[in-house]
Amino acid sequence: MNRVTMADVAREAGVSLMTVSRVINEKGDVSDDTRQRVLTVVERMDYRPSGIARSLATHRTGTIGLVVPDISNPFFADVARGVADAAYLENYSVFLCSSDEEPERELEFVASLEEKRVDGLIVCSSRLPRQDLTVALTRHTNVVLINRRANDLGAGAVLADDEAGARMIVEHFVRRGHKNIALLAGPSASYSGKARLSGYRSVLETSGIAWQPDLVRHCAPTADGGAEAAEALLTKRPDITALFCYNDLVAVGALRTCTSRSLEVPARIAIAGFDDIAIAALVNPPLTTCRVPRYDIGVQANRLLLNQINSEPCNGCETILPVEFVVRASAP
Amino acid sequence: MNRVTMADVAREAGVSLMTVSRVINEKGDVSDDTRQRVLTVVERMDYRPSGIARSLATHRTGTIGLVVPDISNPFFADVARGVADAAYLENYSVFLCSSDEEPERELEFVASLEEKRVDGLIVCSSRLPRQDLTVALTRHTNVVLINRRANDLGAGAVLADDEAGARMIVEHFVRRGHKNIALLAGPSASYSGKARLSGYRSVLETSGIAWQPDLVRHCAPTADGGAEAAEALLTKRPDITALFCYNDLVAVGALRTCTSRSLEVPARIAIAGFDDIAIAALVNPPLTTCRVPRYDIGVQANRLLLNQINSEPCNGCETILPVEFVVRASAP
DNA sequence: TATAATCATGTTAGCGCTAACGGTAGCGTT
DNA sequence: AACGCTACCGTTAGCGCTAACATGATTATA
Repeated sequence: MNRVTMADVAREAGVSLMTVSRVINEKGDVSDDTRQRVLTVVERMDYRPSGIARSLATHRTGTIGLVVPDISNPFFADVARGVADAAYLENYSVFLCSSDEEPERELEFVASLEEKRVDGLIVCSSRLPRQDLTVALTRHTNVVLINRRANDLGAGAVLADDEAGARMIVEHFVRRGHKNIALLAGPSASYSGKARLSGYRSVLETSGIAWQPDLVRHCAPTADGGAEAAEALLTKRPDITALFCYNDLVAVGALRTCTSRSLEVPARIAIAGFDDIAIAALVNPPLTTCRVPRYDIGVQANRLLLNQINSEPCNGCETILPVEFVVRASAP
Repeated sequence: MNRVTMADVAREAGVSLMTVSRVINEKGDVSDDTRQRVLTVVERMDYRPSGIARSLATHRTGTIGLVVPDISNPFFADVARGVADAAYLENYSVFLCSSDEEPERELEFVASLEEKRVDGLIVCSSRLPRQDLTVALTRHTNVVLINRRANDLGAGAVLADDEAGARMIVEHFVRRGHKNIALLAGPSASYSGKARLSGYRSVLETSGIAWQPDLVRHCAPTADGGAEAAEALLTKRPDITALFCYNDLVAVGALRTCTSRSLEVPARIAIAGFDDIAIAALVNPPLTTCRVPRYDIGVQANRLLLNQINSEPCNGCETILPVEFVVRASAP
């Protein structure tokens, strides 16, 4: 595999290395005449510059890292598409890191991305404890977090307005006369989980409904996690009439549990999810939920990151994207 | 951002560059004593080797490219997870390229990945015409195609047994007494589409059912594509009693059309999908379909690719993965 | 007409690492 | 004592490119 190098092109075109470099990068003055000559040779020899060598010389790689818990989860797949599309438009390449929800693997990815010398890093719904995150991230100059606050560490952040979304849903339940409103709260380490819990509590409070700890249960953010948790919840508190789920997958699981227990939805128990992934509209009954602009989250995260890379300000700046309440048959 | 380099470590540890290199790469003889000394300095100075510089010297990057039509499509998301997980285990990083079904973008990705000097390339369900594909791929030494035959170009290939799957589904229809069996065939350029069409035709033939061209319609591989095509199909041929859809998304679209036309599924018309993505079991009625081992496809593709990279043989070799027929309520 | 300001190119010195080879000391072998 | 072998470590020469400066030729400016 004897690749054509810039030196080959230079020799063939009878010019110096720098002239070829200038033509390739469209940077600096080159006469139309020479440019044409060089380009012809480039074409004829099928020359492709080595990004590796360029990166070594320029200290830029034109790559970013994207760390997600699970790329096969439709939520993160959509975010990834947003990031990938936006990166493509700016001629950046994206390293995909799917951590399988394992914090340890997340750490390894962050380290590996450092060796790859990515220009920046987008970390989605990090499962890492704050301490580890900080250590990991101080090694990268440009970082954007998704679904997690930046606070002290000078990273950017893109968030959905989880608390507002949770409030809309629980308010809807209250308006319909529900009193025993339960919450399947997702992973306890999840930032969104906390925000949604907080929205849930705040509505109960302002509505004068007492806070009952055994109406809240954490669970894995999957259909199976939701099914199990709903089972446990409903066994302990059969008087529940409304169930707010951490996300649509959890809600799908809860739905399954209700079906197997012959609890009619929504007649006997109303169910709401979160995110409005494609599945939400397709299950039976279709899910009342809160639409999170996943693709936009990805796009915005990329935008924030590229701003950082081009050293436009933004230290610890946040972008909070609005969510949209969607009523369907599972909680009319 | 003045990074610590290997030279810094060497100076600090009082050894030569090569000794540090040997320690870092665990390659060559170094006394336990020196190794410890170097490692201590590495630790203290927080040294991270530059993959870029290493790549320039070794002509290997430890990266592969993954080109998919749309990462937010659950099929490709699962494949991507398989690739990513397998790559992780072998310490490879993955460039994610989501081409948005645009052949032109696919070409740009292939070119860009060449500049990035990836060690290999996995191209999933390429939308490129054969000619372009060949040109694009001859520039890469190591290539694996997913859902597309390799034939002449010396690339590896991983395929699901689409034709067998299609046969199982159509045979099921025939067994249930259906005569007017329609096919929503997906994109006409799709390899899987052709294979499924071929399975469909072969069963009709052996069952003595006449081939009727107006029972077959191509469509976009999405729910919307399926809904539209089903609408057109059913308008023209209201006598259809069974509908075999290119994939589950298309089937979901067809289901929607049937609902809006008050055609009961499966009583009035039976519907089957393909792939068995998560949605398939969750829609109403749940879809009869054919399970494609998406994650495994990704894993196998990665395995084939790494074999190529390590120059173990395999020129034009294929891996065909079996599929599994799944009966659910949409076509009992 | 001398001077500066452009333009168009070339030269030099790396970027941070490793392959390939070279050297040295210490040991055993005959 | 001479030789070879092995373990250990260093030196050299790049990998393919660009930043920064240098050069010469041309043109504008006073």
